[in-house]
Amino acid sequence: MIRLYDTAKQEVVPFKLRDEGKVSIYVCGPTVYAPPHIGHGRMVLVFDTFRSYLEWSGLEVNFVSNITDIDDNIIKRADELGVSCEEVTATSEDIWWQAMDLIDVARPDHSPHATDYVDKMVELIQRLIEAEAAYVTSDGVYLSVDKVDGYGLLAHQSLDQLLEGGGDRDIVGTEKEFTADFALWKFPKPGEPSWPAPWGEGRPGWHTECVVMSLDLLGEGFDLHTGGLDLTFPHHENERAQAVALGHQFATHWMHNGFVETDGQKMSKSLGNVQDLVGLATQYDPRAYRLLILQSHYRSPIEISDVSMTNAEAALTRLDAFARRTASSVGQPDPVVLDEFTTIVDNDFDTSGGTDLLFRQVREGNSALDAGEVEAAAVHAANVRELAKAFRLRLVQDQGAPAEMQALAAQRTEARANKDFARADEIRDQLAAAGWVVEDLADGPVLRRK
RNA sequence: GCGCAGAUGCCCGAGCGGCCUAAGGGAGCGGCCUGCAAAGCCGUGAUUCGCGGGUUCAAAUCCCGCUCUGCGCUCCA
Repeated sequence: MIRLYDTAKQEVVPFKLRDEGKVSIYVCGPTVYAPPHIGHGRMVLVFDTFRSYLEWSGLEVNFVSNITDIDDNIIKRADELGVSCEEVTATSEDIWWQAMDLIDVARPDHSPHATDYVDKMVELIQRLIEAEAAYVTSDGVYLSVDKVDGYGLLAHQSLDQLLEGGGDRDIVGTEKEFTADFALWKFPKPGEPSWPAPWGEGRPGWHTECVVMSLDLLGEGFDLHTGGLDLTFPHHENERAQAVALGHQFATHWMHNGFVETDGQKMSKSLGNVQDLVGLATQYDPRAYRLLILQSHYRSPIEISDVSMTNAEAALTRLDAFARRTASSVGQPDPVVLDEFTTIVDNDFDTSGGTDLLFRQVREGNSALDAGEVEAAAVHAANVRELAKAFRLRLVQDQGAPAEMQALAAQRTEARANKDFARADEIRDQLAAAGWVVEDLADGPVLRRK
């Protein structure tokens, strides 16, 4: 029985599913106007590993994550670059998927584009107007939040508290009936993209996109709505507000991942410490970020630095070394260990506890091998493979050393057999200079990258 | 100002009333293995969990206050 922390309830509760054996998940995807940063990276990795775990547990997962391809930021970016919005979104989306491939994030079952859903958004807004939950002003259409039952469910603040606010926001939409009302539809300035609508051409507001796409693809009362912690309010609150205003049931559970920090500081554009995801995944083993995320809890803040990434890479080396050492072993995982794993991870997706168990299996497997207990080692090896698979963490056995390096390694083995250690060490230095380390395993040498 | 998180060894990071003299990973140190290494194994490392009070037979874990950090308060993963 999986239990998850629910942002709305503020406690860990059983993960109740609408349909037995099936999970419907909506993850708020990127607005495609800039390359993904490491914060996006954490978000997608958290939910990719979660999805993988659910599937591994035998559940059928319907995983939807949108692409927001119409938004103020896109318009602004297109203006800055002097190109069309389409050009900005096409290029950015391309980079997005490349980055996903690089960090080995599985494609969603559906990745709807906001621009493909404008008709349905117009319909929703029309119904909101008819229900008198929304109204038209000279610059757009707004939702009356005070007509929504339980507004503030996710913010955990009353409307009054929200309004007092301390931020440096501008209060736009001076014709708003109530300060907290938010835009469903924005009338365009000259040159801005727009779609026809009964109350005037324009473009949808961000919050309307996600509510329409999630309900359309997953249906009422879908299981889980997720995203980064900062989307809790206003984005998710406002999505829910629209659904509830029309009497729809929205997501049953809310799950949000914690933030990424560098040097104990928020990553932000103004501080100039925004780190590019592709850059990070290129500079380090792309799997290192996944492992680092698995070793911490998804709701905790994590520190991304050269130290933490290098640390994760070293841990990965250990896992790979074990995979290499047990490459030829054949065995079945121990059901007791798998049970233990499930019990741990089912508890609010405790991946840290799960990786803990994984590493303990590695150590026990290595010990068994050292003691010559081949069968016991094979079980541990199978456990390790299974646990890594649950988190979609790929272990690398063969790093594909080029033929000439392999030949050198073979020569070294020969030299050692002849007790020509000077020659053997010379070859080892040669390999090292070329970036390869030799590991002398039971059935011969294996090369790995330094 | 209001709300929500967090502060744990040299570093990262679990634990959330008794099994904690606090997991796991990394780094260090000592040993075993090895021709020497690499890989691996064993040992070592916080008597202590931001600070100050309190509750309890028992607190890193609960309560109150304080300090610091992050997030939100209508752009944000």
